[in-house]
Amino acid sequence: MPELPEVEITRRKLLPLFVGKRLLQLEHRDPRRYRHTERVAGQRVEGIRRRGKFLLFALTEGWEMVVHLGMTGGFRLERTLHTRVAFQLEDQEVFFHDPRRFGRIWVVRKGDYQEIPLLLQLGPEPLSEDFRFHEFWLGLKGSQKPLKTLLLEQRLAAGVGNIYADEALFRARLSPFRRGRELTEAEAQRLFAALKKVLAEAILLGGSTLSDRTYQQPDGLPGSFQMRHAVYGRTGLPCPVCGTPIAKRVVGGRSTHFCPRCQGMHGLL
DNA sequence: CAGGGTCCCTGTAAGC
DNA sequence: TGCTTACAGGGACCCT
Repeated sequence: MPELPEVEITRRKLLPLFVGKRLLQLEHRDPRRYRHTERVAGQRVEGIRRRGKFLLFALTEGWEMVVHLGMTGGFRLERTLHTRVAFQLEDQEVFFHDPRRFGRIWVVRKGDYQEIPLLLQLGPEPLSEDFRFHEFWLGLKGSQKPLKTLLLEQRLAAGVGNIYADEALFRARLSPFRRGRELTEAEAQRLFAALKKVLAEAILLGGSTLSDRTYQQPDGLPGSFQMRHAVYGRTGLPCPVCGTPIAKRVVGGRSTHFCPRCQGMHGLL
């Protein structure tokens, strides 16, 4: 699933393809999912930023194109069976591939995100200076929700999804069922540090490509962070630290992988 | 506000 | 072998 690391790798790979180029048009057949795309016609791409899992393309004349990859979205240099949008640039075409169609595109006036409420409510970027322990700690203290749920909400930190939430909790030795309010300051510090570490490492390794190869970089290369997964997708396999079989439970409607020994028995009793 | 459930989608894997 | 069902999940939305 594209989460912060995968979206960041995507952004870096897209820079040379898009920046400085004129977007002639976006060709697609789904105005419900890809909104107001006619507005890009003739605009030049000035840059690409990332906020959480969103890609923000700055266009000339005050327009901005916002792309969310959803669960299976990604850019490709070749047309595929699941090409949903063709980006026609002045010198080549780039394709948006999205088998499950959870991806979305909006073209808005720069900074006007009223159509994209999640983008407006996004928490700080976990790899930036805006990510401060004090606020993170206050956010945890103010909630009775399970840690897994809190991490997926995009409020404590932007861009964390199912894989990196599970991996960060494992590294912090915290049960996904623990409630924010219950954490000690030392535990919160562990989670804060683990999030930064796991996301930064994943970027260095090009993100996670699962066995379904859902995530690929635009040039078709896979990431390799999946080799470092300690818990995600490893149900029943031994914990790399203690050998206990990794458990899986549903938390907040998402499958959640954890080591019952290293992360405590919460939720298993 | 919190927590739970459903829906959107479709490829893949598991079960019969 | 071939068909059916379950499952995966980011996020919106609805209900209690």
